[in-house]
Amino acid sequence: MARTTGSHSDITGPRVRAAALRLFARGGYAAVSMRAIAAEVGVQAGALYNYTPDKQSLLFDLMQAHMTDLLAETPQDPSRSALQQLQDFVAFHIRFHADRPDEVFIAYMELRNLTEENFAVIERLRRDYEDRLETILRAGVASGDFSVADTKIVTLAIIAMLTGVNTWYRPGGRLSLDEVVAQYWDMVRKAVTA
Amino acid sequence: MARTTGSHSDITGPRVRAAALRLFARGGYAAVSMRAIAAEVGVQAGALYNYTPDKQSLLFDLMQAHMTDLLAETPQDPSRSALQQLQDFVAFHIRFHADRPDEVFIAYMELRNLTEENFAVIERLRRDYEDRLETILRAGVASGDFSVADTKIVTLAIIAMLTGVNTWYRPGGRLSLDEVVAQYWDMVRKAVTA
DNA sequence: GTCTATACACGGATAGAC
DNA sequence: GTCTATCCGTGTATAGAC
Repeated sequence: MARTTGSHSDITGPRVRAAALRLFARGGYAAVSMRAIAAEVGVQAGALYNYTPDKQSLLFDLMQAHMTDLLAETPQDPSRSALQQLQDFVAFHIRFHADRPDEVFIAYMELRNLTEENFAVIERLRRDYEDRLETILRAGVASGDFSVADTKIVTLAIIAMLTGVNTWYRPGGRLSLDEVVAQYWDMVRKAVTA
Repeated sequence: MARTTGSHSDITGPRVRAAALRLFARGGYAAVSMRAIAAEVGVQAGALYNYTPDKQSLLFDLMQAHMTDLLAETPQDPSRSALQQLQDFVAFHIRFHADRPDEVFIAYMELRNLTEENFAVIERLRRDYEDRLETILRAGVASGDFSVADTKIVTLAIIAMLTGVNTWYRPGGRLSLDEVVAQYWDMVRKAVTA
């Protein structure tokens, strides 16, 4: 009501980020120009700088938001058995990533295009996520449910395997997400139990 | 002897490719300029065009050579049991990829920077490699050695898991390559057997 | 085969009008 | 808040001298 005519910051801002997300995922950060992002939004290039100080911040904000969401939604319930927690983690990881293919693609492919400081922030969040899984594996080893020689390696192996789903899974494809989750859980369960 | 003075095509050519490999892996294809490649080699930018028609061919040649080597060296011995063949594949994949971190990084990260035609060639080679593994899994299922619901999914899961080694393995690190191979083989074996 | 010089397009970012 | 116009650096690729 008190809004100035022509003020669209609350609409245009999210649209800028959505356009950057789409284009970065499709063409890569370095290959996408600010002019291309502006065109996708339907404004001129100069207008973008009302919403981001520079192109780098656009990339960093997308990646940071993605990692923060990931950590916020990761299931954590120490009252459940290690096996149940691991199953929860596998199902969550696959579903969360399948829902956000663009964010996931950027989070893995554009790390090297972050400045040193921004990279350190994202890397820390990534390690925090890995630690969630390793904590589960350690609990399972302690309880005797899991037979795992090196929890760090198994952590990285499981995450790599699960994230790989994003390279081929498409909604409406041969397998439903439920079937995908079931098959990966079968592999993970067999790999970590005695 | 009959060589013209100043002719270094047999020396400079490989050096151009080596420089491109290094720089593409470090900074990304789109972010690396022909001037930067020339500087790494120690020539001027224009001289590069004696060795490659354009930047795109430089990328494509690197990726195609990598995939061709991969397929040429993949162990194939149908006389061995499915379990033995799978073990051979796991050990080969880890060692081959650990030896060529730059090539592997480019092969995975720069697919989208290939032209449509070049992408199709590389993609075909990648599928040929996947088929090698799936053939082993199918043989194991047929012989009753493996318990696998969907050989295609397991193929992709195993390759993703094994290739993930390259994101953290460094020579001289906490684990030797022998130990890495042993641990991954343990996981793969358990995941595919009953 | 390599050099210098250059054509020509496009990049990120900013200034100032509206 | 958005626009037009622009600064200035850098990009790929080529031309022609040596």
